[in-house]
Amino acid sequence: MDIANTEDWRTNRELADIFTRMAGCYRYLGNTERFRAIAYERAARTLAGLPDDISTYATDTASLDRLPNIGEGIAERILEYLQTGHIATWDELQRQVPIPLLDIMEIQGMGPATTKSLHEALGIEDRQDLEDAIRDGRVSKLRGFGPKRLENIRKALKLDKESHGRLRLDTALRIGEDLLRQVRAIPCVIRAELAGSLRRRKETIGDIDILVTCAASGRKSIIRHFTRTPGVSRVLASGDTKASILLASPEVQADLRLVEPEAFGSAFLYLTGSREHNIRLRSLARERHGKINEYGLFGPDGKERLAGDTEASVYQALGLAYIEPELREDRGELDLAARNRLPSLVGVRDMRGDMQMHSVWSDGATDIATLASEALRRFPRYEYIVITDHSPSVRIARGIDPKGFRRQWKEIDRVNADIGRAFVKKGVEVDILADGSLDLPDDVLEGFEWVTASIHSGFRKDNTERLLHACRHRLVHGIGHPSGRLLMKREPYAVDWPAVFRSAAETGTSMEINAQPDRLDLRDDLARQAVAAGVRLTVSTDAHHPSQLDHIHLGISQARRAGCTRENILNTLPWAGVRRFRDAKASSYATR
DNA sequence: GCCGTTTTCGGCCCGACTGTTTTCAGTCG
Repeated sequence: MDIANTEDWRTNRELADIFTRMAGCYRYLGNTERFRAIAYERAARTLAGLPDDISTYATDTASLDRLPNIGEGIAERILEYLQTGHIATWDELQRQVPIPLLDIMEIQGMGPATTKSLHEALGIEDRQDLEDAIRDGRVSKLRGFGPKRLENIRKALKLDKESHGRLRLDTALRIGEDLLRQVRAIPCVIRAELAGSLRRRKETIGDIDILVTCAASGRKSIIRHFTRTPGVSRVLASGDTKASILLASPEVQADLRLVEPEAFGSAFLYLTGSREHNIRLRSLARERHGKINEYGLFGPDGKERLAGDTEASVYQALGLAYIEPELREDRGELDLAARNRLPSLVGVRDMRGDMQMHSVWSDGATDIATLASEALRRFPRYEYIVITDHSPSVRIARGIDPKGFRRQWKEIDRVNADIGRAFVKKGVEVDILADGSLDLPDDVLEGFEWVTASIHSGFRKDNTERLLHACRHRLVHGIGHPSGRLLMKREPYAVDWPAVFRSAAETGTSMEINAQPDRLDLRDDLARQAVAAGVRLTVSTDAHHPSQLDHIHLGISQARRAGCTRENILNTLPWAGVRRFRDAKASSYATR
């Protein structure tokens, strides 16, 4: 195998990383370079989102130039990097700008200008220097650094050190919905909604945004109530139309924005983002001599208001179809909306079953009968659930041996007899061993109605070959949590995804979007690439407790962010459809 | 440095809040 291609497009990431840091340097160098900085940031985004290794585009400058946000200059630098392993401009920038200063610019309140003035006045080179200079009073002697500003920087430094700032989607949703309930109870609030990355259902959330409509006369009182919400540890900002608070445990920032009811749509759009999506929208308005801000879409005179009461009205006035929040990431959705080619996104109501969960037979918390009744109670539309307890080698999860599975099947038969139909399916999460083989023999695997194969060890190495082996196994129907990542805890292992997706599509093997909030694996961009490669996905909760059956909402959000339609997701089909998918693989192997 | 359904030059999203200063620059979302 091509070694250079086995590490999840290492070169794309390296280049994106360099360009991001180059952008940081240009920002630091000041206003004259700020558009160059933006250009490098955009190029970095393009590289990071590329479905294939950059070298496949990099035959010459012209073919690179065809990629969005990559022109002649950056194309030359990409080629230079591929050919020589370094970029002369980047080397030069590193001589001009102390790179640890980029770190300082990440701290809230510390922009390029502040960072530069501290570097020039006090020779501050890194975070430690900054802390020292604040402590021994050198900073406070400088013009422009009053006591309040100093205190803010001190607190920002502390916060940045303690928390790495982001919350998991499930945690942020819980806190956000709780806060939303309190905001809705404030007098004078007409309407309140969660916006921001929470509404876009990003896998991790930096802060909570709430949009409120009210009459102008109610603003002061609403802001006052909001900043006195129980659990507020600090008020970060508080003006006429917006306020920011810091909630304690877990520490997270929440922003409130007030607008009048007729501006709801444009404000919702603005506050939902993403930033990049908004910039595209505003550029589009500008191309047509208009202007978008929080208050509406305005005509050339800046006064005539063309739209803004609903989000749809703004999109429509710009000649775009309505774009679902999960798609607003500037990944080509505006283009699709302009051509009316947006996908019709899958929803939880489309789901006919859950493809992975665990019972007390291995590491689950409840018995099969309870899982079945809870699934039916929570999701009356479900026609099946698949019990996928662990195979023997996953000791930590009390994996079951073949004899145990035969006993388990009898229990499943009894539960189904009680329900009166074959609601519970006999599945397994079989372990993919180090050499790519499975830890149950074929004659046992043949007894299951659904076989998911997953990796539970060897997270540090390249696991491409193991996944390819599993895809090529005639009795494997799906790959579970394919990348092995744990959000904010464990990086995904290295995989040559194009090769694995190609193999999954060829062999008729599905790939999972695992809905556990710390997995969400495949992540959105990989799921998108899998679908583009012709892979069928499943969305499953991997529930270890009945309450976790509700995680299907998180999994579906991830699928929606990947642009998935119902057709892309296998378990939107009745079981007969799942069986056809499964049997198609078996029969293609029988004829080989 | 990138980009073009008025442009190959002249733009590059837009407004609120803070802190410090005395009319505004810097930062953020």
